[in-house]
Amino acid sequence: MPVSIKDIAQKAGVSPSTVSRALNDHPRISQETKTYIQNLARSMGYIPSTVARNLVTRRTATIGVAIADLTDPYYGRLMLGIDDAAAAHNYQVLLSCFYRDPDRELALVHDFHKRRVDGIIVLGSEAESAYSDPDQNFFMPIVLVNRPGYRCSVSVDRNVGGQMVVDYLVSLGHRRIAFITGGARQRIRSRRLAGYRQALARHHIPYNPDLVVDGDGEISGGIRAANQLLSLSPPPTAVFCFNDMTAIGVINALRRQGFRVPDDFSVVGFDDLEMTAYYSPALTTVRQPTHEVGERAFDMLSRLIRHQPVEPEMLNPELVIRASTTSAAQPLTA
Amino acid sequence: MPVSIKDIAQKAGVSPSTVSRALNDHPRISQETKTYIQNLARSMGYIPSTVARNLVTRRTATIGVAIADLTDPYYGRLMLGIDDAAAAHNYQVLLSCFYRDPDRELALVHDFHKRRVDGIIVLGSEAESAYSDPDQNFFMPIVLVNRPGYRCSVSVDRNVGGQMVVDYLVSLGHRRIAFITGGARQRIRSRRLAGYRQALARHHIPYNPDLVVDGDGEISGGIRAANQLLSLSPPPTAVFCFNDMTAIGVINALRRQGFRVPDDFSVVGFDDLEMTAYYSPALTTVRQPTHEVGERAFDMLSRLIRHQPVEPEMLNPELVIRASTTSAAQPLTA
DNA sequence: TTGTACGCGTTATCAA
DNA sequence: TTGATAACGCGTACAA
Repeated sequence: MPVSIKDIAQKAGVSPSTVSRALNDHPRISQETKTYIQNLARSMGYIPSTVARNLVTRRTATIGVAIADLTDPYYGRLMLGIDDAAAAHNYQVLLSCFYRDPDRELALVHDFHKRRVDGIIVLGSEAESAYSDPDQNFFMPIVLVNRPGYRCSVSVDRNVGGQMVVDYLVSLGHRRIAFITGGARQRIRSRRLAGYRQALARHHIPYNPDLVVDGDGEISGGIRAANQLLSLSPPPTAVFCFNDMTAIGVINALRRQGFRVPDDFSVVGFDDLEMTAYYSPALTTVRQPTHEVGERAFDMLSRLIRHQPVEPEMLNPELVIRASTTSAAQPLTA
Repeated sequence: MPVSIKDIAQKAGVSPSTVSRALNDHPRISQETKTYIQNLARSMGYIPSTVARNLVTRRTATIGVAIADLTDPYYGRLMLGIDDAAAAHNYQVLLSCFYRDPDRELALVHDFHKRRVDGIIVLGSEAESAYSDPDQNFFMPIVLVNRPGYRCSVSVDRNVGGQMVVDYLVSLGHRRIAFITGGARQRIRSRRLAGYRQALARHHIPYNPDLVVDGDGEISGGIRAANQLLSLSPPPTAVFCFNDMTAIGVINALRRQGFRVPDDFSVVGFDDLEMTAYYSPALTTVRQPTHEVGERAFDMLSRLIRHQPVEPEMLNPELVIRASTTSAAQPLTA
């Protein structure tokens, strides 16, 4: 049973409110009693109860962050940005993971509501549409990351990222460029895929649905997808992957079949995970300003909490050319 | 302003306690009013306040997890185990990261206290000794992961892991085996290092301090350490790394100097990150029962919360032999 | 089966 | 500068 403000008051022979004032550096209190109470509190091992405090102040100085996947380092880096910004504003962060499951995501957001956090950030939402649904009774600010359709969102322009990749591969002479998605569910809303298609159109390369196959954002999905692409005749000469993990799966599958990267196939990832720069071959990929996205997401949420107006934000990615891509081989029929 | 139990009571023409009972499936209440109230609550968009509830029940059904580094996938996998077990017991998890900083770690644990969580798990503690210090006023159960010196801990036996690695390398004919630590701070308490030394002694190989250099648990540290080892004459023939990230840095540094792995140097990691199985060469490493460690940590905490006795637990790691290790080259003087 | 009254630990308002 | 008193939203013993 922790010691409370009353215990201290009793021992000090003052009223609980005096103790409260002393502990909160209240202006109207004598320096003498203030330091006395503070020392007494420390010696008694007093630890204030945020739960009681939150009840009466009606705010928690806490934001909830719902994260799609904890094992993906990409989200870890996003968290860093959020956490830095939050710490700078004296906010605490409540982190939970919903394992890419939309039901668990909404359950989590609901739990944040019950906890009365001051606001919520969702990373990698699988239930985007729910946040615009008035029936859901979301009565607190919510910012989504990388869901540009939502009005309070901070995103990286993956459409542009997709275009950059295709432009680059085309400039290397590739025309049969495959795309591996992050899963059947993502496929519909995929900005990367949209960018891929737009760039193809710009280069007058017809869109071939056979070249678009589903992965799952993980290594295993990349392996499956690569094998599927290899069964095509003719197979692609370049593969644009949903993310770096997928790309690693792809490269492994290709190698296992005796192919070389980039000699036989060019492979491009997305995210620029630290590790993939040290992969062999070092991965050509798309870097996102991950830390900045996190910071901006917090800043937007902070404005929302203070009832200030916000607008959706969109940051630009950057192509990082390394060793997993090279010029397309001359066609045999040439 | 969220709707409260009183609002519902007023609208329903009953007392607040009746509403409370209806919402909590209390036994003594008529089925009729119960469903009536429940529907009314839903239609009014009622979201119970856990903060108020926690205040009166004096428990939060929440555990705090302090994690050393969010970008390290190893900790992500530990979290999975904890989260699974916690969910199965209807506990919520509060996650926060202390960035390997002991001060931030203790600040975080202190904050958990203020939040009145029911218990705490620390992953990768940097302030182990504080938890045995009576002055710190830790009045709630705390479980440490991988800190076998603490009485409430769940650990993988890294000493045995270190011995397994050395035994294996010696069996391949290596005798100049380097060890790269996870940082100067870790070095003192490193179980891996202790195991490394014990195994060397068993094989009558004298301990050479020059062969033990500091990394930082990240890729960059591995690169620095490898360069340091290359400056030795003669250099080692095998390198045992604190973790897989370090090993990747080492392999890259060696390659950059024109060496081949495993032909010129054998390299062993630790952790068995998913990605390193797909690295080139596939990494020989030590697998830990990560998910089980997480589950057991929660179970131990759960017993602690219920005032049941606990004992420190120690799980065994497993050597995973892949392609980054091979027989030692014959000495030139042979 | 339901209502009344109180308490959880804290802050805020008003008097003194 | 300090002390009563009320309130935050909810659970519960007791009474009705």
